[in-house]
This record gives sequence, structure tokens and C-alpha cells, in this order.
Amino acid sequence: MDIGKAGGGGRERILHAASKLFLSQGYAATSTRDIAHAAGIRQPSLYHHFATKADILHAVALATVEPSLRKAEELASDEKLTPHDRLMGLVDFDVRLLWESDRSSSAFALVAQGTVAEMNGPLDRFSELQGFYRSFIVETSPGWGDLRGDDLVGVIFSMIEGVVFRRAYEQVDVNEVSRQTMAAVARLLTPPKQA
Amino acid sequence: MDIGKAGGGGRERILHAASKLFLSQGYAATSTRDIAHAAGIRQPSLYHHFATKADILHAVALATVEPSLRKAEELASDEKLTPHDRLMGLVDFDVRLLWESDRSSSAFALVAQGTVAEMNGPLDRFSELQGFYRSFIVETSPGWGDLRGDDLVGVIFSMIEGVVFRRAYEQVDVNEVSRQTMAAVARLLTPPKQA
DNA sequence: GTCTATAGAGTGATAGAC
DNA sequence: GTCTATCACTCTATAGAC
Repeated sequence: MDIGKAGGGGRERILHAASKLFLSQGYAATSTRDIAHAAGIRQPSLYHHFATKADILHAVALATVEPSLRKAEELASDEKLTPHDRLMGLVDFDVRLLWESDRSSSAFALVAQGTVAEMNGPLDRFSELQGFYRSFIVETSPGWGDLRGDDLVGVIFSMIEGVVFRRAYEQVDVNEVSRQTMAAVARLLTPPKQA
Repeated sequence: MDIGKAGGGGRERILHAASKLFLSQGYAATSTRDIAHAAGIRQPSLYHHFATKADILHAVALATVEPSLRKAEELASDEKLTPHDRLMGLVDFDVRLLWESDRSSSAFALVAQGTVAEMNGPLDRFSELQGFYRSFIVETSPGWGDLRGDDLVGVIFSMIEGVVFRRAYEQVDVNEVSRQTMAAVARLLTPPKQA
């Protein structure tokens, strides 16, 4: 299920349309009529595919985190790669995904918009993704000085998710943002040559 | 005008209530009845103080960015401080502000929820704050390697704003987050002792 | 400056035909 | 699987009394 691509069956069209609208306007500000119109159907027809509006959000959030998770699994199982390569591959993939709102969005930003209790499924997948970040990071470097282990995971995660704010107002190319972010991650992990 | 503190006149009470609600639920999901109830008045009474709901968001966004801006001005004019001290002081202040949603929130997160055209006032103030970050950063260090000048400004800003995501699901103390963020900023700016 | 009452539009969701 | 019609509710905002 890849909601990044248009086309596909009726359900896929709805998820694709809803994904774009939820990110650009927010969940609450997006009406079911908006979604239906963008999907090329009438509003009540949505309810043949989903029981409630919240269910659409749930499905979008799940589908949004899946590509990153699949990429992480692919990187983790590629034995030709070093941990550093795996981390950089995932950072690059996620930054581009976060940047291209047309295709996807911050899974967490979506999850955060729904009632937390109903969003446990997507939240679990999100935690899995964090787990990959954590293992790629600690396998790359144990850290040094006053930033080690979970400290590094926290600030790196913060930096990656924070690109959604940059996208909203900066005039920067996604290639530049990806390059900068990878360079910053590498710098945070690399000890000085003479400590 | 400090909407972080409760009390004050009717207008201040409304801004305080709206600030908390907009951050925790989003602008669209917050009804004027919610705001009025939290402020201890009836819904139509809001319209004695603000012409529209969007005006409340506008005022909240402005009031939210002001404390950081005042802090930045204070740090900039304190001649006993080095650029590095100024930067760390602002990072610490902003991370704590972002973390304590009860008191404030990401000015930008608020701005992003309104129609962009109507939010030019707050957005300008937000740009001013970015300007302080930029000058504190470049005065601290010109950068080194593949991260210099605006590259550093971008990733550092991303990391600071990104703490709102960490707050939402991590069980971390704000003092830890502030310490980690300051350490990461310092590490990004400090050249290796032997390049 | 706050209230009650209410207008006017939009909302999510259901019923039932095709 | 999509449609038309519609219900019951909530929303922002206004009018006018006190």
C-alpha cells in the first residue's frame, strides 16, 4: 500500500487525497467533503471504504510510516553496508519524505493530530522506526564527550523531524537539506581526531 | 503582554486559555466555546475583545514569539557575554519555552496553522528571532568542513524546533533536553582540535 | 463587559435507490 | 461502489438586553 502514488483503486485514491490534505491543513480543518472532492467522489461514498473520518486518519498514518520502515528494514538487512551507511541512507530517505509533503509527511505529525488512544497502531510502527535509528546510531558510534547513546538518538531525531518546520518557510532545495542533515548527523557522531 | 501567566484582565485570560488549547489540540480543532469556557466566560463574550477567531490566533502567535525575542535582545545587548554564551542562552531559553506547552509553544507551529497571508505580523517577528540565531551562530563560529554559515543555521534551527516532537512522546526531563541540545549545538560549531 | 437568544453555514454520518 | 437526500449536531458570528 503506497499512498504516495495516485491512481489505484478507490481506497487508495482516498488515502492519497487525505494524506495531502491532512498534512497541508491539519486533520480537524479537513472536511470529509474536501477529501471526497479531491478523490473525485461524493462525500457519503467515503463511508463505503471507511467507517469514520478518524479511521481515514488512522489508515493514512499507518501508510505514511510504512515506507520509512521498509527502507530501514532493507538497509538493516543489506550486509554490504556499514552502520554508518545504513544511518545515512535512512536519514536521506526520511528527510526527503518529510520534505515532499505531496508524497507523505511526518508520521508523527499525523499521529499527534488524532486521539492518542486510537492511534496506538501507527504509534507502535513509529516506535519501530525509532528503534532502527537507535541501533544504526549506536552501531555507528558509542558517542563521545557529553553526548552518548540515547542523548545522540534524541537530538538527531529532533533534527530530522524538525525539517518539517524548515520546509514551511525556507527557500531551500531538498538536496541541500538532506546534505546538511547528513553532514550534521555525521559530525555529531564523529569524535575529534585528537580529544 | 505575557500570556504565560494566568490572571490579568479579560483579554489576557482569553489569550492564556487559547494558547494552551491551540497548541494541545490545534487551531481548527479548538472551538470558540472551548476558549470561552477555559477563560471562564461565555462564547459570544469573546467578540468584545476580538473580532474573529483568527484574530485570537494572530494575537496568540504574536505574544508567543515575544518572550524569545526579548530574551534574544537582552542577550545581544549584554556586553559581558561572548557570542557562544549568547547562543547557548537563547537555545536554553527556547528549548524550555517549547517544552513547557503550558506556558508557550512554537511560535511557528502556531503561525503555520493560520492562513499564511493573515499571519505576516507574527511571521515577521519569527524572522527577527531567526536573525538573532543567525548572528549568534556566525559570530560564534564561521563553521568548518561542509557545514558553514547558513548550513549551520538551518540544521540548528531544525534541531531546536524539533524538540516539540520529542516532548510529545519521550519521557525525558526538560533539563536533559536542554543540556543535550546545547551540547549538540556546541559540537556542530566546534572544529576538531586537529583537522 | 458580559449575558441570552439565535441566525446561517458547515459538519460527520445514515438510509436507501441504482 | 457510488449516488441523492437528509438528519442531527456543531460551528462562528451577530443582535440586543442589562
